Amino acid sequence: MEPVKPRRERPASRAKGERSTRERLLETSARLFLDQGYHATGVSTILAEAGVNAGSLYHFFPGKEELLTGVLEWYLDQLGPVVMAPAEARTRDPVGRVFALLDFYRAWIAGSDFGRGCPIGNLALELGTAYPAARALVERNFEAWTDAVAGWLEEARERFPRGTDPRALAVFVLTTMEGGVMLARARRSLEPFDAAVARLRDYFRLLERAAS
Amino acid sequence: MEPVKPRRERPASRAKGERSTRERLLETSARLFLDQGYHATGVSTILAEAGVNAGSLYHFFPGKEELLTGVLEWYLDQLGPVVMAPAEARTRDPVGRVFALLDFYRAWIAGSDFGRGCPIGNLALELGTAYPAARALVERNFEAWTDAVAGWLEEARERFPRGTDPRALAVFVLTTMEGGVMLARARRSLEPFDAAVARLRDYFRLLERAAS
Amino acid sequence: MEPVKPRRERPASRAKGERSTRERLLETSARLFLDQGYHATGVSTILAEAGVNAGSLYHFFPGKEELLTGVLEWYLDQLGPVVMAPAEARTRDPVGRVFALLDFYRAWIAGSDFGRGCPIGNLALELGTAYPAARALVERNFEAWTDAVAGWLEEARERFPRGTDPRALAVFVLTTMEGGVMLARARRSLEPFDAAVARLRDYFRLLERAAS
Amino acid sequence: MEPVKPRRERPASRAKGERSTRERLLETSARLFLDQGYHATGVSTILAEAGVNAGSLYHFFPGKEELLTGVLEWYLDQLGPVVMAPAEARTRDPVGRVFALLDFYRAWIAGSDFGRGCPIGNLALELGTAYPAARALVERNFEAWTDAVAGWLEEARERFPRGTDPRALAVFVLTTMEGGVMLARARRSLEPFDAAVARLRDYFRLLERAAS
DNA sequence: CATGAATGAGTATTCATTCAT
DNA sequence: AATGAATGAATACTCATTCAT
Repeated sequence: MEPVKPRRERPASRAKGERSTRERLLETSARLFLDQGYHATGVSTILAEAGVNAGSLYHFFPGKEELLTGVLEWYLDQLGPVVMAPAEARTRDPVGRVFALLDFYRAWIAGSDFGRGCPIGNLALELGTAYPAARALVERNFEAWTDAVAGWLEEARERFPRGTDPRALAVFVLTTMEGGVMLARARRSLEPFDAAVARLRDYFRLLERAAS
Repeated sequence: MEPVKPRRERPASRAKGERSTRERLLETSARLFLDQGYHATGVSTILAEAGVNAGSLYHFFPGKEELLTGVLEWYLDQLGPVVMAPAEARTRDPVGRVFALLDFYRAWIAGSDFGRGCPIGNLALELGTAYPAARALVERNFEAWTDAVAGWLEEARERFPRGTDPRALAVFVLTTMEGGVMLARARRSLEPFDAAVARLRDYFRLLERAAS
Repeated sequence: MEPVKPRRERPASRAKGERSTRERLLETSARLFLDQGYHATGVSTILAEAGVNAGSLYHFFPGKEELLTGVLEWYLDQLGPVVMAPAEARTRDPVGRVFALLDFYRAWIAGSDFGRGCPIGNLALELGTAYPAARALVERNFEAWTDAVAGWLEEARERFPRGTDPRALAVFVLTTMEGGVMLARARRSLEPFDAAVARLRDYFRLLERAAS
Repeated sequence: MEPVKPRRERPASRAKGERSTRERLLETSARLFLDQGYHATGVSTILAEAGVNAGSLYHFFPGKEELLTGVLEWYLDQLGPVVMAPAEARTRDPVGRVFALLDFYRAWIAGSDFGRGCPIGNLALELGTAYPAARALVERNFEAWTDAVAGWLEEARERFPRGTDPRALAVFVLTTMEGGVMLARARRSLEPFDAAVARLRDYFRLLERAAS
């Protein structure tokens, strides 16, 4: 029997905490795309901020567009552990989780002085239908988000009026979040986000009352 | 309150139907910014599609950024006559007007095979806080939109539970519209838009029932 | 009646002898492509040697490839006045003209210390079939060359054996010239060129003898 | 005369039919240089098509230029066995061998849909005098070619008029071949090649007649 | 010998803007 | 106002080569 190769993740020697070139490129791109948008971010800026030189980028990615899709894939991977898990950890109550999730986004926009919005929403609007591969990944991110929330609402099914569709409700939560984040960023204020979320909470309250 | 500047129609002699150079620049810019975004649209493309040459653009506008603010001012001018007026013409019922307005956006996105979103929302997300003049105009567009809808809801005040804030409700309508348009564009489908609007309609129904 | 516009060739003010930007680009490109080949010539070198800056090149030409086709068109224009006319001026004898033409190429390669070959032949071999537009122009240059020589030989028809095809003979003159120029450049010597031309001259002598 | 270096077949253990890394690099380079030219061929393309990685290339060759000279040496090695031998095998008649050789080139260009020319001629024109080492090898290839043909014609000496120089005649055969291949490639047709070869054959016929 | 990441100067081209006419 | 050439920094990307493992 052949001895199993130790299967190291690429490079043999990297100090603990250091990030590989590829990872640094993705993280830096993600941050810059979020701050400035895709088109406003020059490859040379990514290179400078990641401390990578031009040739290396193209060793790992065919071009800027694949950096974009790489970032969107990375967001998809992070959605569960980074976005949904904390909301699930906060409470067992399905509806509580929905508003914990919205709280996560509230903290996110507040924490950057309104400089950033929803990474997916930003790219969704900036790129439109012009980059099919990116659009497909945007769609998958939205799907995964909706699936997770719909899953929670499914559990709370009997608390809503008969015939209430948990998935449609999840979509409504998503539109509220995206619209709220957009307005908060434009107005540089949490007020519109809070107003929208409060109305959504009111809706859930009325739904639960109507069910009983 | 600022006095409205008496917008003069520039040159005296122009054949009926012809558009001035300035107007052609604004219209073309508006279309291209909507289709592709601000950064993805090159000045040379605007020039070519408007049939204007470089020197002329800079005669009318100091630079590309003023083209952007010009477009946003133009949207602000159009909001009343082009967006709100049709909804008001459709029905006298305030809540009916809200959903007529949402119908207007539904038709707008359907009519372009999902190629375009909300012009203001797109620019809001793409530009973030990087262009203060533009951001201020985005904000004024959102304000004017919210004001108009809040005005309608004010009229219907007694149909909602005591203490319901018409402006907060208007913000909620706006977040639903923006979120719905975003998802429709990303998914290339009216389904998420329709789902969100249906939930909003349900909320209004529950509100009206709760009021009585 | 409208007064006829003076139809100036582009720019109003240019000192006598000065060349337009477009002309400078074509001349510089022609020279560099001849010295180094198409691929070995960088756009930045053309720019520097022509004293033109990047933007201006792309104002006149869509790209490097159109610079190439521009050069080939320019050669086609020059073929009559610069290449054929001197040979025709030298003698009225058709066969004499053929060898006057070959003498022109002899002087051309000798005059550059073997640094340059036939501009068309060089590009023909370097580009092969990869650039269809350029290849078509190479072909037209060869056609025009062959036509001119065939025209001369036509006049001398009765000096050759019955059935001798003047065009095939012209092609043979061209292959001899191109092959001779190639060998002269590779060997850095006129010897192979002279040897080939001497054999060709011998062939013509034998043809004329065989006719009588 | 230089002693021939005893070219060792490098490593002892290689499965029959497998090619060494070095051989794969040379073959791939030869093919790509022929198809696209030297400058248009990127080292990374050679690497990819040969299935070799960057470090290995530079283990065998100091740089791209030595790949070029390696290819030209390889052509020189092949000239006898691959190019001349078949013509010699076809017939014992010296003049017959000349036209058998030209037939070999005819088949060569026809067999590639005019995509390739004479490997040596292509490089001769593309590189000019810029790469001394390569130019010297181009020259040696042409010399060897001419020597071989001159050797045949030497044997047929008494069939030509007294004083006919076999070497000059061999050069003429070479210019006809190179010119013919060039025109065939440019015109994407065998017609000019055939026309030139037919004239050359006619010349040989007249020479032989004049001798008797 | 092989691997593949790293290097950074170089490529062709586009950008928004300015200028002289 | 209009024209279109000029400007030159910036764009995304490729090049041949080197290096550590």
